[in-house]
Amino acid sequence: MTEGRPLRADARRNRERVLAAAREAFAAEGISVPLDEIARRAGVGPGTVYRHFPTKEALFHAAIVDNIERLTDYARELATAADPVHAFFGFLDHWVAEGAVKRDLAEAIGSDHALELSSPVKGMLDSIETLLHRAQRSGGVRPDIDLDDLLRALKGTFLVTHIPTITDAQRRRTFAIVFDGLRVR
Amino acid sequence: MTEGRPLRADARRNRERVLAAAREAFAAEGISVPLDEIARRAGVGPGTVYRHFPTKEALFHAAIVDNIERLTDYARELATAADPVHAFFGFLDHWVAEGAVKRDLAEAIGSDHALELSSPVKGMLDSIETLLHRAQRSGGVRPDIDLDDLLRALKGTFLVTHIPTITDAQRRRTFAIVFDGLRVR
Amino acid sequence: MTEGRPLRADARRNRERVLAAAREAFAAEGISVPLDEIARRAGVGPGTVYRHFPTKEALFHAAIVDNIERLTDYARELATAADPVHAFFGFLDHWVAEGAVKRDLAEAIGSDHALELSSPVKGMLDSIETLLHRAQRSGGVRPDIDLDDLLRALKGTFLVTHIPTITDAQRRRTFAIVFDGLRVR
Amino acid sequence: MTEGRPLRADARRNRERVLAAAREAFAAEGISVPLDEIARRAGVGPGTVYRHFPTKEALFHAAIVDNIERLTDYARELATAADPVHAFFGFLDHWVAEGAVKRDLAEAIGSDHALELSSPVKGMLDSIETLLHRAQRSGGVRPDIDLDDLLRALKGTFLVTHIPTITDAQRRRTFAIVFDGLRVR
DNA sequence: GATGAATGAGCATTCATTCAT
DNA sequence: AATGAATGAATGCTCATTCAT
Repeated sequence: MTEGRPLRADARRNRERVLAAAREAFAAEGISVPLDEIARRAGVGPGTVYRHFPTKEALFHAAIVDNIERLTDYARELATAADPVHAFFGFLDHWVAEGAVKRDLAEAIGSDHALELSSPVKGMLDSIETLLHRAQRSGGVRPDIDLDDLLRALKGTFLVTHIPTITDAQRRRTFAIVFDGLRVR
Repeated sequence: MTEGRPLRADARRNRERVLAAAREAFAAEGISVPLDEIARRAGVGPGTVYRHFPTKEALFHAAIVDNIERLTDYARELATAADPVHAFFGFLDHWVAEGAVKRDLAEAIGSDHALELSSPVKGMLDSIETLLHRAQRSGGVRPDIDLDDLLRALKGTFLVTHIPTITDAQRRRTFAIVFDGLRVR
Repeated sequence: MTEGRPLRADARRNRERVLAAAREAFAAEGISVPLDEIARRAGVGPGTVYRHFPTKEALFHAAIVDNIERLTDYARELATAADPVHAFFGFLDHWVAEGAVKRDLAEAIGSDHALELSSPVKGMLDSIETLLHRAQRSGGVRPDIDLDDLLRALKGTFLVTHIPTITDAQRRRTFAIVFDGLRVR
Repeated sequence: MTEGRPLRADARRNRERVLAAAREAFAAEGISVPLDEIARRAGVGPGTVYRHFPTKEALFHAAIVDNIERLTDYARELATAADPVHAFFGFLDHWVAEGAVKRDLAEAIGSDHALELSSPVKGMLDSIETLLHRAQRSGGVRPDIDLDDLLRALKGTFLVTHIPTITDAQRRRTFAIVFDGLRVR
């Protein structure tokens, strides 16, 4: 008992184990992983998963929210950078390099799910939009696209670059096509 | 038995009907369409589908290959066009506009399946590669990418642009990013 | 009523086995019997049940529709009887005696389910209403109640008289209270 | 165990809170209310419920018995009333109007459970039986029924009149059928 | 060859009950 | 004594695949 946390020690441990299993499973296979499989990997019963997360979608959300928040923080740091174009592409590079290029995040952004409207995702999208608009106003990014278009293009590239056999060079080249396509000509 | 018609013709007609139904269903809803639904649309029993295709995946591939052959024909026509860059982007426009922008093809290309190594696919890839190389040699398309990179980028864009709520303008803008990203700067 | 095209022999046999198992189970325990249990008793897989009946509620409906139709036939016969009061109570006696005093039928009538609106049930309710109205107009049945009130009172009595330990005399006395309560004083 | 020893003050308080929550919940929704929900409403953990009541059914019975005792008190008051028929129907009116017309009591009386044999229930049945017998002897209530018949008829009416959509007028009319059926003709 | 009936593992989710804290 | 976390068997329903007709 080192802390006076509201969650009991064993509960927190299980919650973390479930989240870890969910993160790994969702990152590798997307939201289609059976919840029972996640429970099994976490070494708990399915009921325990539901004790911590009311629906499978809520678990999915929780599994990626950390990643999203870290990305949002980074986007906010860059929002006041001197060079908006450099900041915009810096964020994209970060996103790709950071390891966030997972099936889970790809499936989360731009989907029709309620997830998109959740506060953390909304926060991330807002900060990305800021970066996009600044870069567009400075003339470095094509002005004919909006946030949705950007997310769609990125999501597609995330999806296709998340296969086990891909090399770093291939991933880099695939993103290069999209990134260059975002610049003004 | 009582007719003079050879059974072979019956079988082939059924095979074609199954393929047609599969093409339509997969194009509209992706690989998740129940096989029973395809059988129903084809006017045959599910057992008949299995007579011609050992698994659902095999049917999916067969449905794709058919599409691929038509694309290959078009690519071959363009392979000798006067303007290689115009031919290359003309093929892509065709692919996108013609109706090949379907969930099925998007789900098939660039996957890990044996599909890619099949003879028809090899044929299509060869002819697309020809178009790509000619366009690259003529200086209109970026030289740092290979066929795989091109397919990956297209596949991602196909995937994200095949949702029911998307508008034509959104689809056009999303592909514009990728197409412009393919050009030399 | 054409049921559609004739089922294959094995299919019809299984359909009957499922229906028989469903009738028995629903009659004894009401609609809460697990569908898998009915499948097990019928010696088939749950998928087979769903092949014949799209939902559990549809199976429930099918299981009691025979009973309902026989009751409706009887009610229609009595609709033109010389003595409306005798006809009305004759129908109720028949209902009770016939063996229709089962949990299933009790749960079916007067519930909020879509079942009530189904054609066979609607037919039965219509013919019962006819008997009720005629008996009321002839002065033998209390005029202050409508079909719903009648069904409610009957349903309650059905429910409480469907326990294994009840004797015929007890069942008769319980219904006597309700039946006498239906008469004008 | 030490049956006679009083519970600790906090234990008894918890027991009462659980009972109060159970009474309210069972009355509103019947025995299907999740035990966790009752614990939550009582402000205790589910484990605490199990400390006081070995099973959910035992809790249900305990909640009922409490109600029953209050009814018994009222029945005893009426046992010496001047007009036995008025007393009998006065008790029934009380039962119906007082709020005892709840799912819980309806589900409990006349069931096969050990509940009926418990001392408090025996007490209530005795006092109701007294009211019934006195009313029968005075000639106002039909002599051909016994206590069980009365309880069964009431239980059925309770069950069918405890649905959310029912109106007061409908409930009144349904009970009127049974009450009038109890009178001598 | 064709049919379509049957299979049964699998899915997300609930909840009475147990037990470690 | 109390807590509340964990359990896991169930539930209604789907669908790729097999197999009797």
